[in-house]
Amino acid sequence: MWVGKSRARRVMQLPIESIGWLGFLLFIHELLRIKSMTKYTESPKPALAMRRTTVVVDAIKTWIVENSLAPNDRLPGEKALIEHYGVSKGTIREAMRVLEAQGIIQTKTGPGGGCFVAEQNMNVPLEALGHYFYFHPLTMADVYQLRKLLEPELAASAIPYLDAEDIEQAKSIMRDYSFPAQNRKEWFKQLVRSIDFYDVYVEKCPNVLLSFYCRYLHTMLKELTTVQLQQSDFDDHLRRKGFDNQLLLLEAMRAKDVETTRRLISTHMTFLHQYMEKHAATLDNQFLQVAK
Amino acid sequence: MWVGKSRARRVMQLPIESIGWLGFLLFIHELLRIKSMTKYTESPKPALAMRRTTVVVDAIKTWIVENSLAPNDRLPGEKALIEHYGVSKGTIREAMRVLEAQGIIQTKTGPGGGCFVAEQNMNVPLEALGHYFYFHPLTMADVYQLRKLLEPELAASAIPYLDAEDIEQAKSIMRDYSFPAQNRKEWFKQLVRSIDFYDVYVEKCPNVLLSFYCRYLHTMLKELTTVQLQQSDFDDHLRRKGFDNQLLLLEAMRAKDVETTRRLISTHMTFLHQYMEKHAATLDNQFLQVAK
DNA sequence: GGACATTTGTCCGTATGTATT
DNA sequence: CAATACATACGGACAAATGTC
Repeated sequence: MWVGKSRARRVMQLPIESIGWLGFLLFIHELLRIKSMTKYTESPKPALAMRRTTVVVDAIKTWIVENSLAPNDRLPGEKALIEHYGVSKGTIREAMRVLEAQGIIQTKTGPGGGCFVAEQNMNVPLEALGHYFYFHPLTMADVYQLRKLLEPELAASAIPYLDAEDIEQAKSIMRDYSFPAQNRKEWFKQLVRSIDFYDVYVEKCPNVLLSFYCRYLHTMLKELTTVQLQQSDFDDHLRRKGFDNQLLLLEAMRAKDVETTRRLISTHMTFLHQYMEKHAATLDNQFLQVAK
Repeated sequence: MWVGKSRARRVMQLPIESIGWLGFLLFIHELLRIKSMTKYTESPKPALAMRRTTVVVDAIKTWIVENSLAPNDRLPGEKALIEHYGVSKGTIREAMRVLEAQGIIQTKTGPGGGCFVAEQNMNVPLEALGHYFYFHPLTMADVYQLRKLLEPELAASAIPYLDAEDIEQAKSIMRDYSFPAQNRKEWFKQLVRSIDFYDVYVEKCPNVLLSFYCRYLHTMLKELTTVQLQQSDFDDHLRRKGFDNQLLLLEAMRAKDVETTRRLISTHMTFLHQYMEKHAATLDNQFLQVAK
């Protein structure tokens, strides 16, 4: 389908390299099609204007699907895209920024550079949710209503896939809050750090969607939590209780004891929720910025 | 903070309109800051290059937060942004496309047009998830593992907020599959339509995150489901069972009977899951295109 | 409905930055 | 270090959309 005389090296599958007659006709046809789609979509409603940029974005996405490109596969360069779609450089560049913002492609400069299907990670979709929920602020109660439901299921699902290394990694994280904090700053840092514990087995859960849903909860809690410590001395109750619970949890998970795992997490989530409510913990109204 | 002599009409809150000395100095400072940030971020690691577009995007997002702009508030026009950030038109336009792809702004042409904080709806974040999960394909089992957990909670949470109108709307949807289908196409259309039923009370659930999570499940099922109907005659079992269950459900919800509601949904989700597995229903690997 | 003004959308030519060879 | 092949950035001309008079 791609007909520009691209000289892309590795992965570009150009079915037709020298295109000849028919190719040229198809090229013209495609070109006219895009030019015309510029004006109106085939939507039943009042026919919304469609930008060239949008048309190109959709076309490239379709192309990725049809050729089932995988991460790190290379797309044609700007030059080739310009020729193929018959649009200007600016339009192509805008389209690239959109695809990049959607987490579909990445660009690299220099020779051998260009556009590649993006290495997929959760950062982009996590931030996307962050953008939406900035305008629909969530409460701790909302987050914990979901944690109570999802965390036990997550842990239970992950159990069969946990190995000794995971347990070790979790323990290594726990070391960062294995001692009482000396000041508020450290106290808060420990609180945030203790959430990383749950991310260890997020990676191991076979249900990617469940993983993602939980991960978003964790990300919000880590990035947006604010605690008003009214009493001048922060207490050590939360840390100890969390630490002890996680120890028991690790034991249960290592023993592949699904029921105990579920129960431990479930009760701890309830405890955490109550603690957060009691200490008036809230979620900041900020755009979510996922730490790399 | 915004210093360009914008003539935006309504909502633009320009703290300083005629800026004077200090304003000018701050302006120069901001300008130089951006130009320099172009090269490297302050990241501890090998110092990744940061595009101007990215810098502008972040700056505008920060600005939106600091001035707590709300949907439909107007942003400065291209001209003003170009002057303020000291970058070219192309850069600004790329930034706009990114912000638009993130669902934060919308643009309109013509007089009174410009950039506005976007009217928030779930389409953008839903599609964002779609982009990610295109590369991490989900199974029916994944989706139903979550439906079993979330749908009962969703319905239970929504009960206090349901009114007669909602019940009526749900019933109106049910009319579309109140009769046996005549052919496969209609059978499938009814199946898809029956999911809209659950979207009625998605709107009413006070936990926006729970709503969103469920909504994504529904969207995937509606847009991506493929059913292999091996037997030449499709059966009416699924439709009847679903229809009857939804009738009972409406009754329980109207009666504010939380326990019955939970039980009805829970068992029906289990049934649906088994039915889908039995009929080898799968999720297409396509980019999710949310119907407007 | 027609002329006009305003604002985004598209295009192009050129120059610069960056990484590979 | 030079040449090369890419993306990135700039600025200004023109087109298209849309509200107002």
